[in-house]
Amino acid sequence: MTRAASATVRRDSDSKARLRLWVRLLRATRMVEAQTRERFKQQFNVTMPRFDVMAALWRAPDGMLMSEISRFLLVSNGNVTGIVDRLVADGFVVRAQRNGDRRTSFVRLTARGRSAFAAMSAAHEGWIDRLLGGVTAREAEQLSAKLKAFRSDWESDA
Amino acid sequence: MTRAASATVRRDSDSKARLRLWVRLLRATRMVEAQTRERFKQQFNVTMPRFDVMAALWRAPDGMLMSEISRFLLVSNGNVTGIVDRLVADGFVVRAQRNGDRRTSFVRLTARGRSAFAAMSAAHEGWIDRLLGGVTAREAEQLSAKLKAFRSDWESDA
DNA sequence: GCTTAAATATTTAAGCTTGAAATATTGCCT
DNA sequence: AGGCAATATTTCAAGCTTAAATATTTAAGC
Repeated sequence: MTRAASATVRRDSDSKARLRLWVRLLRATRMVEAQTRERFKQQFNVTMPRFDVMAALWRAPDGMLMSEISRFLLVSNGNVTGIVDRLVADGFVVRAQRNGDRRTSFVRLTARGRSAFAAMSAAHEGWIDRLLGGVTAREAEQLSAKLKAFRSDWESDA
Repeated sequence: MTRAASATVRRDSDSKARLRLWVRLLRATRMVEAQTRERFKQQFNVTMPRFDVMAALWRAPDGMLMSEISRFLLVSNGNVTGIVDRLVADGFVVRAQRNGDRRTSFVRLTARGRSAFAAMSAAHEGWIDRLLGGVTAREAEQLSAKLKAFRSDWESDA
């Protein structure tokens, strides 16, 4: 139980407040996810994981390694393999070799993938704007800043 | 395009701020989920969905209908069927009849399920307390309140 | 050059998730 | 009673997800 001796004093009520926050965070996230998943399916016949991969590739015109995609999206390597397989079948991305290294496979959007993503992305931004409409732009910026700092604490903690 | 005529004026920069907030919210949620999933697996050999169902049942000593569980957790009916099947196999919950209505099936925790959940739940609260340690209790309460109001906006919008 | 270790990607098994279709039961209406 | 809509759950196919195991290739040490 050496862990109980933390740098900061932890009160039980604090713990409860954080737990309540986490529960609300999770519920809010799931509601937005459910809404966007449904719209993606209905309007573009695409899943969120495929959109996420396309969004990552959009930012990297020269392409990304499979491992770069999984690191960026916080999902496992094996996961990305399947999603990219389906995106290839859709004609939205291609795999290519690079650097003469035959382990790696560079993935990038096709022309069709780029134009499809542009349309989806615009629609997506509109959905989020309406779904988070209860939050003012100013609040959104404050919350973003707070969430950005979220990670640092336990990055080192193993 | 009748939807474009909204009650409030929407600026493009606001939309970007909300989108950024959403991306950060999703990333933060996924990081906490990944951390807790791993700990649940390592320390209790349980998955998060199973923990979630047990948490719902913990609040309802008399049991819940399958449909009540799925509504509460925001997941589909068919999903709950499989999770409860596995919890039954684990010996953590039981199904029973009720009201003489043979369509419904009431699910409740077993004694073993209750004691297992008590241990998991305490550990879980500690993990969250540390993972969200960068947020003060006061901030946590403010954010919770903000997120609570989240839903109402688009509940009616279909 | 040979051996070992590291890096990269895929495969596999188990489980989660959805939406739609199928099944079973109840209660209402005539 | 018979028919039929409403309710509750399960089944199913497709896809997502992880962790672990397996290749495959590259780089490093000697």
